[in-house]
Amino acid sequence: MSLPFLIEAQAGPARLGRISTAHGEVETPAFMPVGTAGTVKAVPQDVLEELGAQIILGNTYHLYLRPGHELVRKLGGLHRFMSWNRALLTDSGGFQVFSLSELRKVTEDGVSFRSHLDGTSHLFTPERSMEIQIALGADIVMAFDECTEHPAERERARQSMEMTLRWARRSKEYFESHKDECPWEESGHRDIGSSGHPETQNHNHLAAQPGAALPHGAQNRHAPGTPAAVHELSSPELPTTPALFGIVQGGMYGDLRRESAERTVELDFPGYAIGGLSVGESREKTMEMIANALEVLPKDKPRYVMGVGYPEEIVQYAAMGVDMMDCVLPTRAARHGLLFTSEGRMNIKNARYAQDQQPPDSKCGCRVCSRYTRAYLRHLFVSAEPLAGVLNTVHNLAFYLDTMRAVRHAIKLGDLSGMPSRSVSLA
RNA sequence: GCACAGGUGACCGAGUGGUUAAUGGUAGCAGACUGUAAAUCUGCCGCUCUUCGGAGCUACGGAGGUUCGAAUCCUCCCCUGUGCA
Repeated sequence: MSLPFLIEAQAGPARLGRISTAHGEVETPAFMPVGTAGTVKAVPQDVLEELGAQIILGNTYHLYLRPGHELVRKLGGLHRFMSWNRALLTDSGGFQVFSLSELRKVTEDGVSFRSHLDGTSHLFTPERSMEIQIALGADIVMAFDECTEHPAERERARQSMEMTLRWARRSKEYFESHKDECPWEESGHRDIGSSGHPETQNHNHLAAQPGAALPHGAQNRHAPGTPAAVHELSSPELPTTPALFGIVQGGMYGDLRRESAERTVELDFPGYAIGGLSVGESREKTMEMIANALEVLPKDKPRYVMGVGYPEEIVQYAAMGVDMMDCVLPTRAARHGLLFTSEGRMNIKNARYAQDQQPPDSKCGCRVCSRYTRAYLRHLFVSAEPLAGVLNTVHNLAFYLDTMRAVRHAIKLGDLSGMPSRSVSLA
């Protein structure tokens, strides 16, 4: 029922924490790479482990359409299906209500979609979303919400928020009576491979050396040298079912955000998300909305801002007391040639890198930066080689995950002032 | 040598008397990307200026010609491909 969340240190409003899932621990503040269709695009699972990803996302809508949630359930759930035995979180499909605006119709009951794959019609309701997510079997599932569009009039934002609250109640009701149907094995949910070894956390993500071969095979999914089960002893009793998070909406109105948070908290979830942000508003407005929600959300539960952000933004949000974030930016931008580095943003396709023999980021220790040059990465990108997307994504995720690691370290030391949270510019 | 078919901006390739600095691709240059309908999308892409509204110049193998007007029609020349000798 509960999702153990231990706060180990604080620095102002920022918290260093640990979420214990049935599929390993998640150190917070955490950045969660997005793996919409059962894959973090371009990155193999063992590399994600090496990078230190402790939790990744999957998406209800996409996995429902293909390969189908019943198939995933039949094959043992999403963890087993995608060979990922660390934590998973599935989004509810609520965001597709927003992003597939041309292909959907929203009613009180739910949302009817036209599949972007073949045009067939589908109805998503809170109950249906829960059913699908339980079949997928993520550790954390999200309430079915409506991501309010921007800009939205106050009355429209209120109505949308109210519907999200009604949907949250329905989500919870269905979830509570069906959560035991998730496809986890009795106890073997912690072991996808055949070896029988319990999942261990890999805190040795920077150990990759230039030229080191990727570990492969189920028995060899952990980087060499990983201390075994370092947190086993301190782990509280692990969850036996997924946990459902509620989602705060309220458009760009601070009072609606607070009201949404209050009323979502009344429904009592083991964690809370703040949704509907980064939809076109200014960064100041984003922070204002987050701050309003955080004021109300319980401090002893994980708080998750959905769909953010740039590196300096996630640092700032963590400093404000956010525990979890996810964003397609590092993965998508990587496939489009944009690298995030300690020097800022680098468009690797630019002609000025054609003969540049430096690594993408001289301060980064990732397997890409320790082995390849900008000139080579540019060549790969310009040549449309698949490896370009792979290497760019690996670096960007390393940068994001390292950034979060540095944030956690700073919180532990009680001082976030050294973090590179450059003031966010208005565009 | 003869007969066909051709020669268009970096490349491929439309256009076959005027609204054509010239459709499309590719290559090139730059930009965007925030719970993924995204390995996608957008802009620029002859030269020189510009108060960014535009202005001027040079261009469709070469040289002439017809015409108010030619990448488009005519003549000669050069070159390429294919076929026949």
